[in-house]
Amino acid sequence: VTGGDELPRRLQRAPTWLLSQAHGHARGLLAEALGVHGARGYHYRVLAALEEQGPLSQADLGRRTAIDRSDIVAVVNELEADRLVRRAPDPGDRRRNVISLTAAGRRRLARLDEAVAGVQDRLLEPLSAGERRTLVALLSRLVDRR
Amino acid sequence: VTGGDELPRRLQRAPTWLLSQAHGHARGLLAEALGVHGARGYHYRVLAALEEQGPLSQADLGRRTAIDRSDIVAVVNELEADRLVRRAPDPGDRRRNVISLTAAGRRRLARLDEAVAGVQDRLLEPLSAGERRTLVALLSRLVDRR
DNA sequence: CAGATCTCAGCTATACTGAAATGC
DNA sequence: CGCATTTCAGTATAGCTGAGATCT
Repeated sequence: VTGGDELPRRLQRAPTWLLSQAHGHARGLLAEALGVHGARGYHYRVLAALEEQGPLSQADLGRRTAIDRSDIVAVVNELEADRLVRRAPDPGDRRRNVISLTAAGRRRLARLDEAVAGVQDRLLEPLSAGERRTLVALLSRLVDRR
Repeated sequence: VTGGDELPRRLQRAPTWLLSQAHGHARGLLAEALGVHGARGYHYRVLAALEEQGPLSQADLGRRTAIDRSDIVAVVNELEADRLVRRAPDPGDRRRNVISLTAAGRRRLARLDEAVAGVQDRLLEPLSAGERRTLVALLSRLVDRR
């Protein structure tokens, strides 16, 4: 037996494998599309949460974006270095920082939104509109554990 | 605004996000189930490929399992240390190692197969049998890019 | 010679843990 | 006091790159 590159049969249709492959593809598209603007997934999630919710503490940001408290620190450092967010002490609770979007952050987010929308289209390109809705509905059920 | 932990609306139904969440859940279940037997996903993939294809070179193993050539080295080291595979020089091509399953490797694989099957069931538990087939079919189309 | 193989060192993104310092 | 917040240092998995030595 010299080679070939077929996967073990056990894996071919295993849901865990399919999810891992589909996610890998999606992650690649996303990294490429966000990378054009110097961003990663964490940056997009934080900017989006700030636009939708207004200024938030780092702990709240973490809860809203499902990013760990310790990773939020690094992401906010990077966004602040690029002047996309501001970090200010909370006068009402001196343990907290209040993170808020700058005008530049809002503009960056608008461009990232377009990039992310393009990724969804390219990812779902093999499916019809109805199939896309079905997939989203089934995945939502899995994620919500109902 | 004090807190809450809802995701930004943009993300809630985005296919890339749902795939990432579903994959994260699947990966957690898999790591837990394989961890009971001291294994990770890479170990399972390599053992399964060897059982289905027979002895393979490390390069062929990598192609069959979609694992990088450099990661195969470490995985085979670990499996060999546990006496689950054997690594022997290929007499017909001295660049290659021939990796083959041991009896212990076969027994370990049987237990990992059970663990992995249990994970699929728990993962898909919120869906009916028909919905599971639909999900697998749609994900297969995404992965095969048709 | 070009090309394949194995190995090593190192890197990225995502996600998580533990602990310390500070403040409520 | 217990608890929350920020920060830092470290871990783990999956996946990848580049380079060197060896061999076809």
